[in-house]
Amino acid sequence: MARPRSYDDDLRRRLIGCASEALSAHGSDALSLRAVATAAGTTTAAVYALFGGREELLAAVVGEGFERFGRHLAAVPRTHDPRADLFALGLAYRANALANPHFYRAMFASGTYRSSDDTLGEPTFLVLLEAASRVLEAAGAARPSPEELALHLWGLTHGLVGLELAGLLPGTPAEHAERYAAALLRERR
Amino acid sequence: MARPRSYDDDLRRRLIGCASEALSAHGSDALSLRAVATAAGTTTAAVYALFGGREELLAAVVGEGFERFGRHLAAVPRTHDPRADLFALGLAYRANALANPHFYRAMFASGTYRSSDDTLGEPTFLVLLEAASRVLEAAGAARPSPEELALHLWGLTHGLVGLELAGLLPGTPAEHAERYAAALLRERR
DNA sequence: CGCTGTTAGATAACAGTGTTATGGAATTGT
DNA sequence: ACAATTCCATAACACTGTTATCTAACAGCG
Repeated sequence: MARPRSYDDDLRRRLIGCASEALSAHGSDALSLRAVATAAGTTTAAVYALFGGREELLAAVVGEGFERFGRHLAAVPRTHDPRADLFALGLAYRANALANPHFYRAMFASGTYRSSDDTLGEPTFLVLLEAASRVLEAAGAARPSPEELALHLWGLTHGLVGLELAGLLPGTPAEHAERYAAALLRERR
Repeated sequence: MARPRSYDDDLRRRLIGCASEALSAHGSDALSLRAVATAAGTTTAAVYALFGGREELLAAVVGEGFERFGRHLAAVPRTHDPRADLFALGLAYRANALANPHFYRAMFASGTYRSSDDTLGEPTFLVLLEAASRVLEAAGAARPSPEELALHLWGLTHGLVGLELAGLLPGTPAEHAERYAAALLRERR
Protein backbone atom coordinates (compact mmCIF):
# COMPACT_ATOMS: atom_id res chain seq x y z
CA MET A 1 0.00 0.00 0.00
CA ALA A 2 2.90 2.27 -0.42
CA ARG A 3 5.64 3.22 -2.75
CA PRO A 4 8.61 0.94 -2.16
CA ARG A 5 11.95 2.31 -1.09
CA SER A 6 14.15 2.58 -4.13
CA TYR A 7 16.70 5.32 -4.02
CA ASP A 8 17.72 6.44 -7.45
CA ASP A 9 21.02 4.77 -8.22
CA ASP A 10 21.62 6.92 -11.28
CA LEU A 11 21.27 10.05 -9.22
CA ARG A 12 23.56 8.58 -6.62
CA ARG A 13 26.22 7.86 -9.22
CA ARG A 14 25.80 11.28 -10.77
CA LEU A 15 26.25 12.97 -7.42
CA ILE A 16 29.38 10.97 -6.67
CA GLY A 17 30.68 11.75 -10.13
CA CYS A 18 30.13 15.49 -9.87
CA ALA A 19 31.54 15.53 -6.37
CA SER A 20 34.60 13.65 -7.62
CA GLU A 21 35.19 16.21 -10.32
CA ALA A 22 34.80 19.10 -7.92
CA LEU A 23 37.11 17.40 -5.47
CA SER A 24 39.74 16.72 -8.12
CA ALA A 25 39.55 20.25 -9.41
CA HIS A 26 39.43 22.39 -6.29
CA GLY A 27 39.98 20.22 -3.25
CA SER A 28 37.63 19.01 -0.58
CA ASP A 29 37.44 22.32 1.25
CA ALA A 30 35.99 24.03 -1.79
CA LEU A 31 33.39 21.32 -2.36
CA SER A 32 29.96 22.93 -2.07
CA LEU A 33 26.88 20.77 -1.71
CA ARG A 34 24.80 23.23 -3.68
CA ALA A 35 27.32 23.28 -6.52
CA VAL A 36 27.56 19.51 -6.89
CA ALA A 37 23.79 19.15 -6.51
CA THR A 38 23.01 21.60 -9.30
CA ALA A 39 25.80 20.09 -11.41
CA ALA A 40 24.07 16.74 -10.96
CA GLY A 41 20.75 18.32 -11.85
CA THR A 42 19.22 18.05 -8.41
CA THR A 43 19.24 19.85 -5.09
CA THR A 44 20.93 19.46 -1.75
CA ALA A 45 17.97 17.58 -0.34
CA ALA A 46 18.91 14.63 -2.54
CA VAL A 47 22.33 14.50 -0.96
CA TYR A 48 20.76 14.24 2.46
CA ALA A 49 18.27 11.61 1.33
CA LEU A 50 20.88 9.49 -0.46
CA PHE A 51 23.94 9.94 1.71
CA GLY A 52 23.01 11.68 4.91
CA GLY A 53 25.08 14.79 4.53
CA ARG A 54 28.22 16.32 3.15
CA GLU A 55 30.58 14.14 5.11
CA GLU A 56 28.97 10.93 3.95
CA LEU A 57 29.00 12.09 0.34
CA LEU A 58 32.71 12.80 0.68
CA ALA A 59 33.22 9.40 2.24
CA ALA A 60 31.51 7.76 -0.72
CA VAL A 61 33.66 9.74 -3.13
CA VAL A 62 36.80 8.82 -1.24
CA GLY A 63 35.74 5.19 -1.23
CA GLU A 64 35.53 5.26 -4.99
CA GLY A 65 38.88 7.00 -5.02
CA PHE A 66 40.43 4.13 -3.12
CA GLU A 67 39.01 1.67 -5.58
CA ARG A 68 40.27 3.62 -8.57
CA PHE A 69 43.65 3.97 -6.92
CA GLY A 70 43.76 0.25 -6.29
CA ARG A 71 42.83 -0.52 -9.89
CA HIS A 72 45.56 1.77 -11.17
CA LEU A 73 48.09 0.03 -8.99
CA ALA A 74 46.78 -3.37 -10.00
CA ALA A 75 47.34 -2.39 -13.63
CA VAL A 76 51.12 -2.35 -13.08
CA PRO A 77 52.32 -5.40 -15.00
CA ARG A 78 53.74 -8.46 -13.29
CA THR A 79 56.95 -9.75 -14.80
CA HIS A 80 59.29 -12.55 -13.84
CA ASP A 81 61.21 -10.13 -11.60
CA PRO A 82 59.21 -9.55 -8.40
CA ARG A 83 61.59 -6.92 -7.09
CA ALA A 84 61.37 -4.88 -10.24
CA ASP A 85 57.60 -5.22 -10.04
CA LEU A 86 57.55 -3.94 -6.49
CA PHE A 87 59.73 -1.03 -7.52
CA ALA A 88 57.42 -0.22 -10.42
CA LEU A 89 54.49 -0.38 -8.03
CA GLY A 90 56.15 2.20 -5.83
CA LEU A 91 56.68 4.51 -8.79
CA ALA A 92 53.06 4.07 -9.86
CA TYR A 93 51.93 4.94 -6.36
CA ARG A 94 53.66 8.30 -6.49
CA ALA A 95 52.61 8.98 -10.06
CA ASN A 96 48.95 8.41 -9.28
CA ALA A 97 49.10 10.50 -6.14
CA LEU A 98 50.75 13.41 -7.90
CA ALA A 99 48.30 13.16 -10.79
CA ASN A 100 45.35 13.69 -8.42
CA PRO A 101 46.75 15.55 -5.45
CA HIS A 102 43.40 16.79 -4.14
CA PHE A 103 41.94 13.35 -4.32
CA TYR A 104 44.94 11.78 -2.66
CA ARG A 105 44.81 14.25 0.20
CA ALA A 106 41.09 13.70 0.71
CA MET A 107 41.62 9.95 0.78
CA PHE A 108 44.12 10.15 3.58
CA ALA A 109 42.58 13.01 5.53
CA SER A 110 41.23 11.21 8.53
CA GLY A 111 37.60 11.36 9.42
CA THR A 112 36.59 11.37 5.80
CA TYR A 113 36.75 7.70 5.13
CA ARG A 114 36.24 4.79 7.41
CA SER A 115 36.67 1.45 5.73
CA SER A 116 35.33 -1.78 7.06
CA ASP A 117 36.77 -3.24 10.23
CA ASP A 118 39.85 -4.74 8.74
CA THR A 119 41.65 -1.96 6.96
CA LEU A 120 44.13 -4.34 5.41
CA GLY A 121 41.29 -5.38 3.15
CA GLU A 122 41.83 -2.22 1.14
CA PRO A 123 42.33 -3.00 -2.52
CA THR A 124 45.15 -0.49 -2.51
CA PHE A 125 46.93 -2.41 0.18
CA LEU A 126 46.15 -5.85 -1.18
CA VAL A 127 48.07 -5.14 -4.37
CA LEU A 128 51.07 -4.07 -2.37
CA LEU A 129 50.77 -7.03 -0.05
CA GLU A 130 50.75 -9.47 -2.90
CA ALA A 131 53.76 -7.86 -4.56
CA ALA A 132 55.65 -7.93 -1.28
CA SER A 133 54.77 -11.59 -0.79
CA ARG A 134 56.15 -12.48 -4.19
CA VAL A 135 59.40 -10.71 -3.46
CA LEU A 136 59.84 -12.47 -0.14
CA GLU A 137 58.94 -15.79 -1.63
CA ALA A 138 61.44 -15.39 -4.44
CA ALA A 139 64.12 -14.43 -1.95
CA GLY A 140 63.22 -17.28 0.38
CA ALA A 141 63.18 -14.87 3.32
CA ALA A 142 61.11 -15.72 6.38
CA ARG A 143 61.44 -12.31 7.96
CA PRO A 144 59.93 -9.82 7.75
CA SER A 145 56.45 -11.06 7.14
CA PRO A 146 54.69 -9.87 3.97
CA GLU A 147 52.40 -7.70 6.07
CA GLU A 148 55.33 -6.08 7.80
CA LEU A 149 57.16 -5.40 4.57
CA ALA A 150 54.04 -4.11 2.87
CA LEU A 151 53.18 -1.77 5.72
CA HIS A 152 56.76 -0.58 5.87
CA LEU A 153 56.76 0.25 2.19
CA TRP A 154 53.31 1.81 2.34
CA GLY A 155 54.46 4.05 5.14
CA LEU A 156 57.59 5.07 3.29
CA THR A 157 55.88 5.82 0.01
CA HIS A 158 52.88 7.49 1.59
CA GLY A 159 55.15 9.60 3.76
CA LEU A 160 57.43 10.74 0.97
CA VAL A 161 54.47 11.51 -1.25
CA GLY A 162 52.76 13.35 1.58
CA LEU A 163 55.80 15.50 2.25
CA GLU A 164 56.11 16.27 -1.43
CA LEU A 165 52.43 17.19 -1.72
CA ALA A 166 52.77 19.40 1.31
CA GLY A 167 55.57 21.25 -0.44
CA LEU A 168 58.00 20.40 2.32
CA LEU A 169 60.66 18.83 0.12
CA PRO A 170 63.38 21.01 -1.37
CA GLY A 171 64.37 20.88 -4.98
CA THR A 172 62.68 20.35 -8.30
CA PRO A 173 60.09 17.68 -9.16
CA ALA A 174 62.79 15.82 -11.05
CA GLU A 175 64.92 15.74 -7.92
CA HIS A 176 61.92 14.55 -5.94
CA ALA A 177 61.44 11.70 -8.37
CA GLU A 178 65.09 10.77 -8.17
CA ARG A 179 65.18 10.80 -4.39
CA TYR A 180 61.94 8.84 -4.25
CA ALA A 181 63.31 6.12 -6.52
CA ALA A 182 66.53 6.03 -4.55
CA ALA A 183 64.62 5.60 -1.32
CA LEU A 184 62.70 2.67 -2.80
CA LEU A 185 65.89 1.01 -3.99
CA ARG A 186 67.47 1.53 -0.60
CA GLU A 187 64.82 -0.74 0.85
CA ARG A 188 65.99 -3.73 -1.15
CA ARG A 189 68.00 -5.85 1.13
CA MET B 1 51.96 63.83 10.95
CA ALA B 2 50.31 60.51 11.37
CA ARG B 3 50.00 57.68 13.73
CA PRO B 4 52.84 55.23 13.12
CA ARG B 5 52.17 51.67 12.14
CA SER B 6 52.40 49.55 15.25
CA TYR B 7 50.31 46.42 15.18
CA ASP B 8 49.50 45.12 18.60
CA ASP B 9 51.83 42.21 19.27
CA ASP B 10 49.92 41.11 22.33
CA LEU B 11 46.74 40.84 20.36
CA ARG B 12 48.58 38.96 17.67
CA ARG B 13 49.92 36.45 20.17
CA ARG B 14 46.53 36.12 21.80
CA LEU B 15 44.88 35.38 18.47
CA ILE B 16 47.47 32.77 17.60
CA GLY B 17 47.08 31.24 21.04
CA CYS B 18 43.30 31.00 20.86
CA ALA B 19 43.47 29.69 17.32
CA SER B 20 45.97 27.08 18.45
CA GLU B 21 43.66 25.89 21.17
CA ALA B 22 40.71 25.73 18.84
CA LEU B 23 42.79 23.87 16.29
CA SER B 24 44.07 21.40 18.86
CA ALA B 25 40.60 20.82 20.21
CA HIS B 26 38.43 20.55 17.13
CA GLY B 27 40.62 20.53 14.05
CA SER B 28 41.24 23.15 11.42
CA ASP B 29 37.91 22.67 9.64
CA ALA B 30 36.00 23.66 12.76
CA LEU B 31 38.09 26.76 13.35
CA SER B 32 35.79 29.77 13.18
CA LEU B 33 37.22 33.25 12.89
CA ARG B 34 34.44 34.71 14.97
CA ALA B 35 34.96 32.20 17.77
CA VAL B 36 38.70 32.76 17.82
CA ALA B 37 38.29 36.52 17.73
CA THR B 38 35.81 36.69 20.60
CA ALA B 39 37.93 34.24 22.59
CA ALA B 40 40.81 36.64 22.12
CA GLY B 41 38.62 39.56 23.14
CA THR B 42 38.46 41.18 19.74
CA THR B 43 36.60 40.87 16.45
CA THR B 44 37.27 39.36 13.07
CA ALA B 45 38.47 42.68 11.71
CA ALA B 46 41.59 42.33 13.83
CA VAL B 47 42.40 39.03 12.15
CA TYR B 48 42.24 40.72 8.77
CA ALA B 49 44.32 43.66 9.93
CA LEU B 50 46.98 41.52 11.61
CA PHE B 51 47.14 38.46 9.37
CA GLY B 52 45.17 39.11 6.22
CA GLY B 53 42.58 36.41 6.60
CA ARG B 54 41.78 32.99 7.92
CA GLU B 55 44.36 31.19 5.86
CA GLU B 56 47.18 33.43 7.00
CA LEU B 57 46.14 33.05 10.63
CA LEU B 58 46.21 29.29 10.21
CA ALA B 59 49.62 29.54 8.57
CA ALA B 60 50.91 31.48 11.55
CA VAL B 61 49.50 28.90 13.93
CA VAL B 62 51.02 26.07 11.93
CA GLY B 63 54.35 27.87 11.87
CA GLU B 64 54.32 27.97 15.65
CA GLY B 65 53.33 24.33 15.61
CA PHE B 66 56.42 23.45 13.61
CA GLU B 67 58.58 25.31 16.07
CA ARG B 68 57.02 23.57 19.06
CA PHE B 69 57.34 20.25 17.31
CA GLY B 70 61.01 20.94 16.62
CA ARG B 71 61.64 21.91 20.22
CA HIS B 72 59.99 18.74 21.47
CA LEU B 73 62.17 16.67 19.21
CA ALA B 74 65.25 18.64 20.17
CA ALA B 75 64.50 17.79 23.80
CA VAL B 76 65.22 14.12 23.14
CA PRO B 77 68.51 13.52 24.99
CA ARG B 78 71.75 12.78 23.17
CA THR B 79 73.71 9.88 24.56
CA HIS B 80 76.91 8.16 23.50
CA ASP B 81 74.87 5.84 21.26
CA PRO B 82 73.82 7.75 18.13
CA ARG B 83 71.71 4.92 16.82
CA ALA B 84 69.75 4.63 20.02
CA ASP B 85 69.28 8.41 19.89
CA LEU B 86 67.94 8.27 16.38
CA PHE B 87 65.56 5.51 17.40
CA ALA B 88 64.37 7.55 20.37
CA LEU B 89 63.87 10.50 18.06
CA GLY B 90 61.63 8.40 15.88
CA LEU B 91 59.55 7.33 18.86
CA ALA B 92 59.27 10.94 20.01
CA TYR B 93 58.10 11.94 16.55
CA ARG B 94 55.17 9.55 16.70
CA ALA B 95 54.37 10.38 20.31
CA ASN B 96 54.16 14.08 19.62
CA ALA B 97 52.08 13.58 16.52
CA LEU B 98 49.61 11.33 18.30
CA ALA B 99 49.40 13.71 21.24
CA ASN B 100 48.23 16.53 18.96
CA PRO B 101 46.63 14.86 15.99
CA HIS B 102 44.68 17.88 14.78
CA PHE B 103 47.75 20.02 14.95
CA TYR B 104 49.86 17.46 13.17
CA ARG B 105 47.36 17.14 10.37
CA ALA B 106 47.11 20.89 9.94
CA MET B 107 50.89 21.15 9.78
CA PHE B 108 51.13 18.72 6.92
CA ALA B 109 47.97 19.67 5.08
CA SER B 110 49.39 21.42 2.08
CA GLY B 111 48.47 24.95 1.29
CA THR B 112 48.35 25.90 4.92
CA TYR B 113 51.98 26.47 5.51
CA ARG B 114 54.68 27.62 3.20
CA SER B 115 58.06 27.83 4.81
CA SER B 116 60.94 29.83 3.45
CA ASP B 117 62.54 28.80 0.18
CA ASP B 118 64.68 26.05 1.54
CA THR B 119 62.39 23.71 3.39
CA LEU B 120 65.27 21.73 4.81
CA GLY B 121 65.77 24.66 7.12
CA GLU B 122 62.84 23.47 9.19
CA PRO B 123 63.80 23.06 12.82
CA THR B 124 61.90 19.78 12.78
CA PHE B 125 64.09 18.49 10.01
CA LEU B 126 67.33 19.91 11.32
CA VAL B 127 67.11 17.84 14.48
CA LEU B 128 66.62 14.72 12.43
CA LEU B 129 69.40 15.67 10.04
CA GLU B 130 71.87 16.12 12.85
CA ALA B 131 70.94 12.82 14.47
CA ALA B 132 71.34 11.05 11.14
CA SER B 133 74.71 12.67 10.61
CA ARG B 134 75.95 11.43 13.95
CA VAL B 135 74.87 7.90 13.15
CA LEU B 136 76.59 7.90 9.79
CA GLU B 137 79.70 9.44 11.25
CA ALA B 138 79.89 6.86 13.99
CA ALA B 139 79.43 4.09 11.46
CA GLY B 140 81.96 5.60 9.08
CA ALA B 141 79.53 5.23 6.23
CA ALA B 142 79.84 7.48 3.20
CA ARG B 143 76.54 6.49 1.69
CA PRO B 144 73.82 7.43 1.96
CA SER B 145 74.34 11.09 2.65
CA PRO B 146 72.91 12.48 5.87
CA GLU B 147 70.25 14.33 3.87
CA GLU B 148 69.24 11.16 2.10
CA LEU B 149 69.00 9.17 5.31
CA ALA B 150 67.15 11.92 7.11
CA LEU B 151 64.61 12.33 4.32
CA HIS B 152 64.18 8.59 4.11
CA LEU B 153 63.46 8.36 7.81
CA TRP B 154 61.22 11.41 7.78
CA GLY B 155 59.22 9.89 4.98
CA LEU B 156 58.89 6.57 6.78
CA THR B 157 57.89 8.05 10.13
CA HIS B 158 55.59 10.65 8.64
CA GLY B 159 53.95 8.04 6.47
CA LEU B 160 53.37 5.52 9.21
CA VAL B 161 52.06 8.22 11.52
CA GLY B 162 49.84 9.55 8.76
CA LEU B 163 48.34 6.15 8.06
CA GLU B 164 47.75 5.63 11.76
CA LEU B 165 46.11 9.03 12.15
CA ALA B 166 43.94 8.29 9.16
CA GLY B 167 42.74 5.15 10.88
CA LEU B 168 44.01 2.98 8.04
CA LEU B 169 46.14 0.66 10.13
CA PRO B 170 44.60 -2.47 11.59
CA GLY B 171 45.03 -3.49 15.19
CA THR B 172 45.28 -1.77 18.52
CA PRO B 173 47.37 1.29 19.38
CA ALA B 174 49.79 -1.01 21.18
CA GLU B 175 50.23 -3.01 18.00
CA HIS B 176 50.73 0.20 16.07
CA ALA B 177 53.48 1.21 18.46
CA GLU B 178 55.14 -2.17 18.15
CA ARG B 179 55.03 -2.17 14.38
CA TYR B 180 56.29 1.39 14.28
CA ALA B 181 59.27 0.57 16.47
CA ALA B 182 59.98 -2.54 14.41
CA ALA B 183 59.92 -0.48 11.23
CA LEU B 184 62.43 1.94 12.70
CA LEU B 185 64.73 -0.87 13.77
CA ARG B 186 64.46 -2.46 10.37
CA GLU B 187 66.11 0.63 8.93
CA ARG B 188 69.32 0.05 10.84
CA ARG B 189 71.72 -1.52 8.47
C1' DC C 1 46.50 73.87 22.67
C1' DG C 2 43.85 72.71 18.32
C1' DC C 3 44.07 70.77 13.96
C1' DT C 4 44.96 67.23 10.61
C1' DG C 5 46.34 62.91 8.72
C1' DT C 6 46.63 58.17 9.66
C1' DT C 7 46.02 53.78 11.83
C1' DA C 8 43.62 49.94 14.72
C1' DG C 9 39.94 47.72 15.08
C1' DA C 10 34.64 47.68 16.19
C1' DT C 11 30.21 47.50 13.59
C1' DA C 12 27.47 46.01 10.17
C1' DA C 13 26.30 44.26 5.75
C1' DC C 14 26.90 40.58 2.00
C1' DA C 15 27.19 36.35 -0.36
C1' DG C 16 27.58 31.71 0.39
C1' DT C 17 27.69 27.51 3.39
C1' DG C 18 25.66 22.98 5.61
C1' DT C 19 21.57 21.59 7.57
C1' DT C 20 16.67 21.03 8.62
C1' DA C 21 11.43 21.57 8.24
C1' DT C 22 7.76 21.71 4.92
C1' DG C 23 5.24 20.34 1.15
C1' DG C 24 4.09 18.48 -3.29
C1' DA C 25 4.51 15.13 -7.20
C1' DA C 26 5.00 10.39 -8.20
C1' DT C 27 4.28 5.71 -7.51
C1' DT C 28 2.61 1.70 -5.31
C1' DG C 29 -1.06 -1.80 -3.10
C1' DT C 30 -5.92 -2.14 -2.24
C1' DA D 1 -10.21 5.74 -7.43
C1' DC D 2 -8.17 5.98 -3.21
C1' DA D 3 -4.80 6.17 0.42
C1' DA D 4 -0.23 5.49 1.83
C1' DT D 5 4.42 6.28 1.40
C1' DT D 6 8.80 7.69 -0.72
C1' DC D 7 11.77 11.02 -3.33
C1' DC D 8 13.32 15.30 -3.51
C1' DA D 9 12.33 20.54 -4.73
C1' DT D 10 11.45 24.65 -2.00
C1' DA D 11 12.37 27.57 1.52
C1' DA D 12 13.99 28.94 5.93
C1' DC D 13 17.78 29.00 9.61
C1' DA D 14 22.05 29.71 11.75
C1' DC D 15 26.47 30.12 10.57
C1' DT D 16 30.70 31.04 7.85
C1' DG D 17 34.66 34.13 5.67
C1' DT D 18 35.09 38.48 3.72
C1' DT D 19 34.60 43.30 2.78
C1' DA D 20 32.94 48.14 3.28
C1' DT D 21 32.11 51.77 6.66
C1' DC D 22 33.08 54.29 10.41
C1' DT D 23 34.84 55.74 15.00
C1' DA D 24 38.25 56.32 18.67
C1' DA D 25 43.11 56.84 19.49
C1' DC D 26 47.28 58.66 18.40
C1' DA D 27 51.43 61.44 16.16
C1' DG D 28 53.23 65.61 14.23
C1' DC D 29 52.90 70.53 13.59
C1' DG D 30 51.13 75.38 13.66
